[in-house]
Parts: sequence; C-alpha cells; structure tokens
Amino acid sequence: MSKAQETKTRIIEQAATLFNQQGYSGTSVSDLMRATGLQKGGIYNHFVSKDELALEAFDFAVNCVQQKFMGALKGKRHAVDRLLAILSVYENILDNPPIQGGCPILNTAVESDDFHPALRERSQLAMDAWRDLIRKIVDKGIMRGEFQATVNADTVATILIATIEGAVMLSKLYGDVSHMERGLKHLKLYIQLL
Amino acid sequence: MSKAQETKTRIIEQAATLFNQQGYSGTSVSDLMRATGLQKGGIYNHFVSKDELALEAFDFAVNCVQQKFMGALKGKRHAVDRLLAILSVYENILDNPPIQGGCPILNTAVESDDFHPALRERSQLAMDAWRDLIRKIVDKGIMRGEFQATVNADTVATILIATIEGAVMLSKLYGDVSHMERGLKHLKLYIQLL
DNA sequence: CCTTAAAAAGACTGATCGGTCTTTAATGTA
DNA sequence: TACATTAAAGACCGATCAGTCTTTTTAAGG
Repeated sequence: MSKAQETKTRIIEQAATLFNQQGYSGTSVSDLMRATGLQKGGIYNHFVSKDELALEAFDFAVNCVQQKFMGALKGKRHAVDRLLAILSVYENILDNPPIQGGCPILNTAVESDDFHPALRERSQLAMDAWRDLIRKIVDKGIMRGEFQATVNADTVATILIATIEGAVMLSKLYGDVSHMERGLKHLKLYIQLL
Repeated sequence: MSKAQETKTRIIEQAATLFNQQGYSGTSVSDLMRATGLQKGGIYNHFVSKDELALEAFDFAVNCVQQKFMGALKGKRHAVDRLLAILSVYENILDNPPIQGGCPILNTAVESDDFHPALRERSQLAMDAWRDLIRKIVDKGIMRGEFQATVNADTVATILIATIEGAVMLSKLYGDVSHMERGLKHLKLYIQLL
C-alpha cells in the first residue's frame, strides 16, 4: 500500500472513532487534525470535504461491526446457532467493542435522522443489511424446519435489533454491562422459542 | 404568569424541540433566535449560557414524556394494566409524540455519553426515574401476587426500556411504525408471561 | 399617567468553523 | 542519483460560533 493510501486509511480510522464518539456535528476538522497529527492540507488532500470523510468513516465503522459478525458466524450452520452468534458479538461490547463509542448505526441514526439526509441514508442502508442478515438466517431456519413455519423473519429482525440497540444504549449510558447481559439473556430465550 | 416568564417558557419549549431534533452540538444560538423570533439579548436575558438553556430544555422534554406516562397510568391499578399503559404511550409515537424528534432520553444519552458530562448526568437521572417507575410497578405486582415471586424488577425495566428505545430508533430511522408495533406486541406477550 | 425596573434589540467581540491555495517536503521512478 | 509527482504544511479566507454590553423599548406598580 502506498504511503498516501496508508495516510488516507489512518485518517478514516481515526475519524471513525471520533465521529462515533462525538457525533458529526460535535467533531470539528481541528479535532481530526489533532487526532491524526496532520494539518489541514494533509487531510483535505485526501477528502474534498468533512462530509465526504464522514461518510467514508461511517462505512468503515459499519464494516468493523460486520467483520465481527462474519467472524462470529464462521462455521455456524444451524439457524439457532447463527442467531446466537450474532448475540455473542455483544457479549463484551464495553471491553472489546468493534469500534469505540457504541453502535455506529444507532449513533448515526439518532443524530442524522432529522437533519442530515446523506448520513441518514447510509444508516438506513447499513440497517437494511443487518436486518437482511437476520431475515435470511430465519427464513433458512424455517425452510429446514428448525423454526416453526409461522415465524415472521421481519419481526425477529426487529425484535433482535431493537433489544440489542436499546441495551447498548443503556449499558453505555450507565457504564454497566448488566443491561446488555439481561437483554441478551432475554433474546436467547426468545430465539429458543421460535 | 408575567410576560418575562411567558417568554422564558416559550424559549424553553422551542429549544426543547430543536435540541431534540438536531442535537445539542447541531443547534446554534442562531437557530434558537430564528425559532423564537428573539434576538440575542432576548435569549441571554433569561439564560446565562446555551448550556444552561440546554439543560432546562432537556428537563422540559423529559417532563413532557412523564406527563404522558401519568396520563396513561391514571386509574390503572393492576400491575399488568400499568405496564401496558406505559407501552400504550408508544402506540402512535410517530403521529402524536410527546415531543418532536424522538425520545429525548435516548437522543441525549447517545449524543452526550462520550463528551458532555452535565447532559449525560441528566440523561442518567431521567432514565433512573423511568426505571424506578417500572420497578415499583413490578415489585408491587409481585407483592400482590400478580407476578411470580421469581420475577426480577430490574430485568423487566431493562427489557421494556431497551426494546422500546430500540423500536423508537428503528421506526424513526425508517419512518415506519411497524417496528414499534412489533416491539410492543412482543413486550405485551412478555408482560403476560411474568 | 408616570416612573422605574427589567426585557429585548442589536452592534460588537474574539474564537473557531469548514474550506482554499500557495509553498515546501517527501515519495516513487527512471 | 536526478527528476517529476504528489503529499503535507500552514497561512489565509469569509462565515458563523457563543457570548457581552450598551441602548432602546416595553411592561409592571403606584
């Protein structure tokens, strides 16, 4: 990888963390300069605007989470195991998060949904991908007879994601993993009953 | 109420909506001037800083939600009915919200938790109050034999709030109430099984 | 109605915002 | 190693930021 590419990647990584912790509006170009150790020219040489950098940083952050999902899903064949694998990503979310600052989709959805159309669209797309992952697992599980045929994949996706995201928020707000633990325990039971 | 008090209240109301929609960092004093129709002097005559106004606006927003809870709980005696009443507040959250821009506790928790200690503390306090409301209902339900003695009030509070907040986020992100409907249906079942 | 106190206006501040552009330094290649 | 390319530095821009202060207007009380 060329020096330029390395630098660009480094900027995106640092920016992703900053944006995820402080939000888009709460992060200034000066913050990014401090975090990367670069001056303005060094940053704007790689990105035409803060906006563009924010979008690339968001994609990077989402990709970090997806990588964790892929790692957890590896080798898991049964639908129940695959759903449990998704839950396992959140087992130690506070100590060992895919990216600092909580779930980037939640953060960006909450910040952007009323006033930043481009980021909002990215959040929707990232959430679509997540929902789709769960839906496909559930549908496959139904086909194989692992779940009852009456199970609704869309509903399962909503319940899993809503509970997880809410638990992330609570655990983060209180700095207390027990909320996440309760949420996961609840969802494991829910999955067993499908 | 004196003219000054009226003005101050009006500022807080408008500010609460703006902050809840755009976030603290995303809302400038100019935005507040535009929304209230006041000039700088008119606003800073009532508040020493944007920070102070933000805190008062947050308290106002939280109070709006709590009022809805109180209204829904009125006359409900049985623990199950009281928990269902809390859920009912979120039945038509998109058409008729207590305050525009989604749940103020969620919004503030997500924005503040990494960098705004004062707002973060307020979010925690507001969340404490909500958790306490649910816990007390559950504990009373246990005492009266409406719930099994093995039920854990803390857990119920976490599950209800996490699922609700996650569903709020999803419904808001997609502009689609079905996520909230699924969340509420799921929680109703959960409550019946306590 | 008149006076006084306070509410609101709005000009002004220094700092910071996102972004541009020229200059300088480093990199990759021949 | 010499050269061409481009990465990075950093001075600079107008706009906007939160906040101050003096002046003008309005409201409240006698």
